[in-house]
Amino acid sequence: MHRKRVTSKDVAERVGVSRTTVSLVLNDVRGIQISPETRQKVLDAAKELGYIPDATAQALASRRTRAIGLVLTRTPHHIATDAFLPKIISGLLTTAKKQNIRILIDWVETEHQDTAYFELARANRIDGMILSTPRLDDKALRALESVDIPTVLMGNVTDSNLPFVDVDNVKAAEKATSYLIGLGHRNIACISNAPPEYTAAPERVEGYRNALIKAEIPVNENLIRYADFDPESGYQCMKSLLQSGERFTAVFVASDNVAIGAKSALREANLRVPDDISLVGFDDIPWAQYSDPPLTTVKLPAESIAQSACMLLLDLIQENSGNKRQQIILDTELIIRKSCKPLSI
Amino acid sequence: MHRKRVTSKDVAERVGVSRTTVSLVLNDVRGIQISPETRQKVLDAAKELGYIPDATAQALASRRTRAIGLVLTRTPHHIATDAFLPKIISGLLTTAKKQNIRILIDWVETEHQDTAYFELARANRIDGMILSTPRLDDKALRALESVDIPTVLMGNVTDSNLPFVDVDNVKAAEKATSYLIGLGHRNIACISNAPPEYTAAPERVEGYRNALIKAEIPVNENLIRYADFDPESGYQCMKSLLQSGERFTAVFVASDNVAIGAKSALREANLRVPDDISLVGFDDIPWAQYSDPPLTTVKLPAESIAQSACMLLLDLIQENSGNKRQQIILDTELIIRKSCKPLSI
DNA sequence: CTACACTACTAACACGTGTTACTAACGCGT
DNA sequence: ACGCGTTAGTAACACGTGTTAGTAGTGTAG
Repeated sequence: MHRKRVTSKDVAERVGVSRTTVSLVLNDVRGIQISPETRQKVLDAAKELGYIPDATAQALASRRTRAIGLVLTRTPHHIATDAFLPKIISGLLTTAKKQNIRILIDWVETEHQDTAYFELARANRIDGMILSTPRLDDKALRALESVDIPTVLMGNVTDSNLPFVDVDNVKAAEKATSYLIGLGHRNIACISNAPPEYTAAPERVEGYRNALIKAEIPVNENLIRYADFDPESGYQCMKSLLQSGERFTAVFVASDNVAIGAKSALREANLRVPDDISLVGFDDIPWAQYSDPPLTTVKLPAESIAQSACMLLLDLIQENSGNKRQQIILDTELIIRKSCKPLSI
Repeated sequence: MHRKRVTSKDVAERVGVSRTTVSLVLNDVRGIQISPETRQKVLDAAKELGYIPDATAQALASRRTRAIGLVLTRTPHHIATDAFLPKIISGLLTTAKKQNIRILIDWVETEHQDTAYFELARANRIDGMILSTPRLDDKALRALESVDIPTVLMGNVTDSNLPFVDVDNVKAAEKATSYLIGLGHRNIACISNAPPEYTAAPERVEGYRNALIKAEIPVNENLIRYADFDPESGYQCMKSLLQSGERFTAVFVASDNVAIGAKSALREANLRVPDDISLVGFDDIPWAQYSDPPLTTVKLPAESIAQSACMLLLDLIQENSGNKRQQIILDTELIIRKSCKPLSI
């Protein structure tokens, strides 16, 4: 019992004009002459009939889908446990909706990177894409740059000219570590957010190093661990630190999500935060302020990141703005809560 | 420097057959006769030229977009703080990808419900949609049922015949509350996950009531609160309970996300979990097991929910399976961790 | 009266695919 | 030689829109 679809032809017949006129009016094409009366009649008829243009036909004719892709380059498990994702999606949705753009979400497995990235775009499913925390091998990276698909990275990639939105990870990590140093800590461990292949991870470790060096504290490589996004990996890293026999009174964990697991390992070892160990996180996920104790952390402006990435991408799509190298670095902020304590000797 | 798009016409010319043949081969249309040699030649040429069919053209011609919508009916803020969303998305992505289906994500504001739901589908952007934790007023509900857009609800709605996937909220809540009773608690408070308009909320409260009644414990209405999805609301509810002057030794919180906030209110009041207050949650978000203490909670099978919803929707789309009333109820499981303690008199 | 600009439209093609109705060629039994 | 079924494929239309080139009709200056 399908109700017949209302097409622009129906609207045209109702008013007694051509389909072209209907299209011109509804798309508000500039520099074209349509009498005000006709224009109004078309608008009325369209509303009356409940005309909704067919998006696929529009896309086919105009070469614009009005959809962008959010492409996640992680395993399903990492997506499921990504505490940051809801914020990104929320920011993206609100920004895109204002421009009447839809969001298609997809994920690619690391093995199929080289081809998978393009299928969406080459099939004209989307006008452009946002890659979230990308990890790109050289092949995929070069392929991505050579094909002209508007692409914006969330988080940057070394040796890439692609436009991106990111924060200054080095500086942010340095700030967090310096805060711990300022409290008197000298034996400070570091658990990074992800494996070193993900650009942000080594950057944050570098910031940690810089802070130590500036304070003339020797860097102890045995106090550095690389986690793998989720709490479980944080738990493992902290356990490994505890078992190493190295001494430390504070830890900079470059991801709140990882810090959650790290803290649970501390608890298992009967170490209290902040009394025995001070903890600084990174990201400021919604649950950071409610953890026990509330987690001192570096706030990543998730909404701004998503919004900027979206706007940047839309610019790219609309203007095809040549070789104007576009990269946006956003500010971070150290949010001081209660997971750190001055070192008492 | 646009590389010219490779169309099926190019493939056809390369092989020296008609475009129809190419289409028949690539879509593997059954009951049609194509010689094995030609078939192979077409496949080879398509691969060689890197032919990727244009999704918009396919959609226009076939009336199938091969995309489904995940529609969130909440405010951006609630999306940003939804700890359950990543799991849903992850489950949906993996299930849909197997069928080569894409996922379009959108959200509707409550005010524009009646029309907004259909824009996506009426514009042929998607073949069907999944509504997540819907709250529907009568108007939107009836409109939704009358228009033939394949729709599956995640979480059910009273007085609706729409297919849905859900858990038995009443039974699950009863199980959780009974567990507390079994530990000797008699003064048990309840903080529900959401305002009563969202069906799951009153259902979970009902389960809580049932458990008390079965144990012949009088229900104290002053011990019941309705939160609003996020930790902040849980914090406020718990504060309200504490200030009410009512006595309680345990709380059933019908959402882990809300429980996070509730626990932080307890901490502020210098009450320890589980020594002073026992706590049971609901959902088993990834962070529940890492909280301090690890949270006893009712596990919602997120992946299964997403998967079932996806499969159900795809069935609906493909077969248009008449008025076969389809609803799936999945099992929950009480995960006992360390946030509860027997009541010591 | 003619040339020309301007207004208010429309006819016709393009986008790239799916699909139905049709055909040419061929083998085979009589 | 003829009829007929089968094989292997094609021509042509449909999907619903955007867009360019063009065209009647009207006013207006020379």
